Amino acid sequence: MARPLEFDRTLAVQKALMLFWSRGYQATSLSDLTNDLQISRSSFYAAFGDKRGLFLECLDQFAARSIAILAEARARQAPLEALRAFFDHGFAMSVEDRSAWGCLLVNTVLEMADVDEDICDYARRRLSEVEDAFHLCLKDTGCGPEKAAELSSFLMLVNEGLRVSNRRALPEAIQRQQIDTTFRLLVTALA
Amino acid sequence: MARPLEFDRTLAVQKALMLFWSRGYQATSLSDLTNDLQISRSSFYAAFGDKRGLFLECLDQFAARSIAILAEARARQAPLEALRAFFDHGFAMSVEDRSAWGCLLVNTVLEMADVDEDICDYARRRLSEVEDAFHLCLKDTGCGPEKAAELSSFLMLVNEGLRVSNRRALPEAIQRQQIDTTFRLLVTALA
DNA sequence: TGCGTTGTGGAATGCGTGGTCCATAATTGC
DNA sequence: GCAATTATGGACCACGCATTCCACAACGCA
Repeated sequence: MARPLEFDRTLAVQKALMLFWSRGYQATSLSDLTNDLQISRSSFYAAFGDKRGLFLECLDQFAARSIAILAEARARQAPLEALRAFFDHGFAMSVEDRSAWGCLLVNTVLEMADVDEDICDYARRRLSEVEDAFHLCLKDTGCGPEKAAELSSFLMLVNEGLRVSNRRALPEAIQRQQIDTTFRLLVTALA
Repeated sequence: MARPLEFDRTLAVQKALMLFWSRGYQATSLSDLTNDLQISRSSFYAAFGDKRGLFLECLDQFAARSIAILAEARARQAPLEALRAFFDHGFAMSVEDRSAWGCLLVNTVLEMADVDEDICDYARRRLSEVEDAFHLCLKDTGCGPEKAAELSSFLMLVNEGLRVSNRRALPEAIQRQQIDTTFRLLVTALA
């Protein structure tokens, strides 16, 4: 009925996600976005509302993808192996494309706390959803409910730490070892 | 010989540290700083060079303080207890003044990676110094050198995770439990 | 072909930023 | 009190930012 969009919206969101993931919210300017997405300013505002809106959309996307990765692993493997696969995945990906961006949700919580409470809370909530996925997975191992709660909290702690290590650009061997250590200890805690 | 400074430099650095710690580098504007330090713009530039220079000075200060906290605990206690005291300290402080700011070095690494490589590397190096302090402490427990290396890396991982949990404003009980879990597992790893 | 509708490019806007500059104030040594 | 020196307040600057706006381009439908 009228002129059609000249770009793929979901692809554009993915590109924006990469930018925000790499540089964070504040350091990603509108020019960065419009250049990278190959979109004019007006199209940008027509499609996404504003920078903040697009960012929240990216947070959603990132959280959903994280949970999906764990779910897919769980469909194929035992709970502990699935969790391990989740950690390995984040690490392997960062090696593949030589990017050490950690976790967008963790990055955002640290960057936006005391800067923009709304954005920060949004990221916090998404992070809790991921933690819930850990919790469900651990309950499947058959350990007691309060043990599952304790260890999922611990696992999220480690996840956060790993994402920081990743952004610290620590040698691959060290990061790998940290995952090994964690799961070795986790197994003893479950026994 | 001339007009004297009207403010306490080291006190000003401390105030600036608090601001940067709370809001991060980018979100702390020069106006924020001059307001909070009660200093005019010219005095600011005369005393600190520029915003970036003051920030690096704050990173130094923060790292030095962290290492000092561990050293003081070590002077009074056995290595494992000292490490535990270090973790408890960071947590207790955040409860006292109701601020959940995590660790300035961790915050900075996440905020400035892919934004300002120099600042980021500076923070990374300071973080490594803290990790070295962990390492020395663990060697004192009498475990083998490669085990000390593995566990200090793991301990830094947990430290990073805790600082993120802190910024996530997780309930105190959860944070406390995370520390408990960590040290319970650490003891089994050392045995 | 022409009309209605919707997307697009680019100029324009107002604001906050980090940083500079200079006239003036405060101090010490003479 | 006077000269030399250093700190201070505040105006000032250029720039980059997110956002808005409008004339125009591209399409569907008749």
